[in-house]
Amino acid sequence: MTDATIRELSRHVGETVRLRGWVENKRSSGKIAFLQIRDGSGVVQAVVSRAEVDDASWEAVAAASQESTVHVVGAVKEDRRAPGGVELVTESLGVDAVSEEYPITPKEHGVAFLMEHRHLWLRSSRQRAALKVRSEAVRAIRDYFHDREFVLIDSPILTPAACEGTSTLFETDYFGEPAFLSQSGQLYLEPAAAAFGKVFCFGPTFRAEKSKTRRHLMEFWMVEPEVAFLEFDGLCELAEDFLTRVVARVLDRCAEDLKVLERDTSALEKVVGPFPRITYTEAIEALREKGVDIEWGDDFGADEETQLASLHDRPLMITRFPASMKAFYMEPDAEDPKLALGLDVIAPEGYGEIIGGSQRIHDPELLERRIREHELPAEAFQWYLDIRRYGTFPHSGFGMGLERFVAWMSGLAHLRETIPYPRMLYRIYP
RNA sequence: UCCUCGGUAGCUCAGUGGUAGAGCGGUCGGCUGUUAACCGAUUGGUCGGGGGUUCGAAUCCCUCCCGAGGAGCCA
Repeated sequence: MTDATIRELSRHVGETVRLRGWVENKRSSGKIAFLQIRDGSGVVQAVVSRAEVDDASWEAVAAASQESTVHVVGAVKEDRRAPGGVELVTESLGVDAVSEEYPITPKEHGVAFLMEHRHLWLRSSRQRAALKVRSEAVRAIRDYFHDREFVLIDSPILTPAACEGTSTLFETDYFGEPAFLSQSGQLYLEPAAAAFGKVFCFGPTFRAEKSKTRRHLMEFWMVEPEVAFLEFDGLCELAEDFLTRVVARVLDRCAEDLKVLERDTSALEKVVGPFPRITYTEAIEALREKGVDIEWGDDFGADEETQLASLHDRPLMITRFPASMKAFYMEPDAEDPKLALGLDVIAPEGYGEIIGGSQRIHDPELLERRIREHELPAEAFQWYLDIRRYGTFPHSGFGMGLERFVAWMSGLAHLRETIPYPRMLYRIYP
């Protein structure tokens, strides 16, 4: 008896195989029954005819409630009517574990209910597809950097102080000292750039902001490359090349999942370079021409962001922001010191900012001054200043939020479906 | 934190001052090609909690709790 997975069933046509899995759904017409079996690799229909199985198997059909664990032995048969092209003509069937009444029925459910049952919701086809897109996106991102000789530098999750000091941090106790969950690996990555040249980190980050929107999670994953001797134009090129290739890879490897998600992939196929690039100042002008009430120096709201992005079918790169609205470590524009060499990449179709990056200040005195101006605790940043004291070098990097990227790829409106167990404002169960 | 909407059966919802309902699910029965199968029967309720108005409250008022959507902030 050959054990098989559903994904590879088409290679076993004509053979008798054994499957183990769960009953997704069941339909019965008295003397014939149809069981949709899921084994993790796919879903296949097992056909059970009363006349062709023994009594025990026929009783098992009756006992096999939704999500019961079963094993089926049957002949793999091509059938045009079956999704996937094959079905299993059952020879024998056994229930390994009867499922209690399963909460998630084939009908519609509300978000609150589904989130309460996230551990079970993961079994649903759309959730499986979205999380497979996530899995493949992670792989594509890692491959992208490894293929280009970036070194993975895991930044710490427990940190002694705010990296940027602006957002709220989750505080915890570190043997009597306050410690904080990291909200960015960047500051720890910059020193590593002097050791390895090209580095990246990819891990969870934590923001205690009380954000309650579809674009925010308290715990999310961020990939952050940092490159020595990379200046601002090079940073923009890196971001563009990175996005282009990772999008293409997901399109290539997740075709089935994107189909399940009903994603219009033609929109993603347009994601090729060069991306449109405008400066912050040009963006403000464009918005004002459209009648938006916004002044130079204002930050873009979600609406403005979407308006700007909707002018293009590719990711929009916005550059050179007023230094006052950006982080303390951003290198000033040599041509206009009021501006910072920052880069935001806005995804099309309203998915918002997916990348934020900048060239970093490498002059020790300027960096020290900025730390004072931002009223940051100088003691806490001595190690960060060391990078400028001991052989300073221009360098740049960016961060991309994995969940926003996956939401964009998958066409999902809400980040909560792009991560297995979302941590949201006032929701940490399950 | 603010604004808006919501909480009625296991789930999705209808019921807006006068006997708590439907569909799905569950259970029982029927059906040999079903595709959210179908058909019949049946099961199922502290109407989010507390207080108030009223002869009478799921319905009106107050309050608290919980959820959803959005804003701000950001990835």
